[in-house]
Amino acid sequence: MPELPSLETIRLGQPNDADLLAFYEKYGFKGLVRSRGAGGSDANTGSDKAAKPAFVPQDDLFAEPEPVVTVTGDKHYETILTWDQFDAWLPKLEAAECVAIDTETTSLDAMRADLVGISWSVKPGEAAYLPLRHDGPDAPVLLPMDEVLAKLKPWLENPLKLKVGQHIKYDRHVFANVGIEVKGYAHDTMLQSYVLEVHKPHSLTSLALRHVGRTGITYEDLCGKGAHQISFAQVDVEKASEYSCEDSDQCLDVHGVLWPRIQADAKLQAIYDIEIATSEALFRIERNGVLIDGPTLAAQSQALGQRILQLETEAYEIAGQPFNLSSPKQLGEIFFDKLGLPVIKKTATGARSTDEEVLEKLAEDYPLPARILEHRSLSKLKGTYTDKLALMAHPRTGRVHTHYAQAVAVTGRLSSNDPNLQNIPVRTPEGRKVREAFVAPAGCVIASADYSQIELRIMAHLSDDAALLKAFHEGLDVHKATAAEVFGATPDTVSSEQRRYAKTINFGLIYGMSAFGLAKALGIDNTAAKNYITRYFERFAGVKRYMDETREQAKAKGYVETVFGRRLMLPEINSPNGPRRAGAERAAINAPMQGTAADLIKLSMVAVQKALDEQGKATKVIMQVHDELVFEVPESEVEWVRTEVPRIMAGVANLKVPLLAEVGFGPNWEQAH
DNA sequence: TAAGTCACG
DNA sequence: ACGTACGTGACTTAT
Repeated sequence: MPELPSLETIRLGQPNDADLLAFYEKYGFKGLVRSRGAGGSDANTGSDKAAKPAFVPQDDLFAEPEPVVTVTGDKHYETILTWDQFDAWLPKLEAAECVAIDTETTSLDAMRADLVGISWSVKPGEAAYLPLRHDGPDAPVLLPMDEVLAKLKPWLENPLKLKVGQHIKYDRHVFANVGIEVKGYAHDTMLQSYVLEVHKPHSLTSLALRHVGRTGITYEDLCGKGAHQISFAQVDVEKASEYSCEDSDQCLDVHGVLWPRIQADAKLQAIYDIEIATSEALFRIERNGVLIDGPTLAAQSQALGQRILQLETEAYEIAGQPFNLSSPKQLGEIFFDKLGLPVIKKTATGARSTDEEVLEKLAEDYPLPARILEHRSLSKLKGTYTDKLALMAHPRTGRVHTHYAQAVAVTGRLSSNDPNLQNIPVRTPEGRKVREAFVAPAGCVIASADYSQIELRIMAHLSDDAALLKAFHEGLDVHKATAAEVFGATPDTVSSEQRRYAKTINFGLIYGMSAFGLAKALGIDNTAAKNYITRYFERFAGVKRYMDETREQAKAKGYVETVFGRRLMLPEINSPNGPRRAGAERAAINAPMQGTAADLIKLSMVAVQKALDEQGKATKVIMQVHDELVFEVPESEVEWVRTEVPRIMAGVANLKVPLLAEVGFGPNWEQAH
């Protein structure tokens, strides 16, 4: 059977080994991540980007005693090639308290991955590999895949037979691809690490080194690199066996260290329980996928393309020469050297910036920047969305299946990739049209349910601020209420501009604002911004107190936590480096709010899916966008979703303020909003 | 592979 | 004095 081209092959052309390794490391894809040298695997792969200095680990500040156990005893790894061997393992699997499982496949894209082999480990140092589809040059005769999977299936689907894996959502997909719905997945070492040490790497390689002092065969060792790289199915069975057994073995070993640490902390265990349940809910969402209307996007691409060409022509005319409008470097030369426009600001590396803010400013006095602005925004729409989304549809389902990364965002949020469905345009009318292509099949509609002002409600809860609590209890427009306090007006006399200011202030509070940041966002001077902040904190003294206490707690403990006890370590909170310390302080302010919101919607996803299952509904959850859940709803279930989903979402926690979720329906995502 | 830019909550 | 809103992912250009 010919191998399907992977999504990444289509997107990236021929991915080289470096691409793959970077991808695996970044997204924690299981089984294939390998360190690039002894001791080097725990370094932040993103180097120390200035954008997120708050989370660069500093081991000297956060040195914790790590239980490092080196396995010195014999390893017993077995390759299963006969029925006698296989039959001998089944009772051992049945009897084991918890079995580590690992799958080997042909692709890192879970929905498209073909199963090549399975390994398991029932106790550290002991593992077996069941090769299923090796077709390399000297591959031995393997047990027949269909028959052997049929015999394994009852155990895999038995919810009482507990399993542990590294990134189990991936393995769930792989097994689902061969018609097996795994039950009894109780543990995931990647999620254990995410809960215990969110700021550190979570690949199995990193965990094995960090927690049990073990290293193993690298993916490069096995498959080579670059153009010579081979598929896992081509790998020599004995080598593949050792590699895979090592993974299962290490996974069980790491589980033995991390799980007791989670059990020892009731709050972390509660967070871990949420993560395990969320992993399964995400598997369902990913598997459901979303239906994309290709012709609609193609028409949009066509229209965008024409306008982009027109803008290019106009730009060349004004500049007096053709140039690449997409090149910030060439644009800088045209702007600042040839046309003599003023330099507004520099980039992080000292180059003359041509970002949106600069172009907006320059557009007041010159004709070219407006063309560039429009060109940028339309190119973004075309290049990232209208040209790409339909290409991402799965060949068999015809739908787009994103991947939700559950162990990437340090605040506890999810992220979405390949494609990212969490940044589909919404803020401009032209951009919103992309959402018209997110459609429901015949007989269904799209529903969108989102939390209202979730982070401000959490701020009210955390700060216990009387005025903010009152505003939410009375169901007021919180931005208007904020404006009334800050501007000394009554809510009905608040102007739209005052409300806009208050809204920006509220956003600023959630982000740990400085006067400088607020001034920039509002386009006012620093002193004025400072005055607004002072006025705000006079009126909302509880918020002021909360902000101060959060900073103090962060400095004293080295971490902050969400309402539910999810922790974020802040290694730089006491750094002598002022800007880095300030960055950590802003993260300390933001993380409890963003993180609690993440906890709440995870609870919602799990609760909504449970209700759908228990009540036998056909409604599918198809996307999560931080404070929003999107559904594909049969017309007969619209009323159920209208009443039950917001009720469930509002009921997942009892905070000091009511939670509010609102739902809308439409033939597509745009109209459901 | 990095930098710049911009899409989202 | 210092750089400044928090958290992400994808695309393009240029090295």
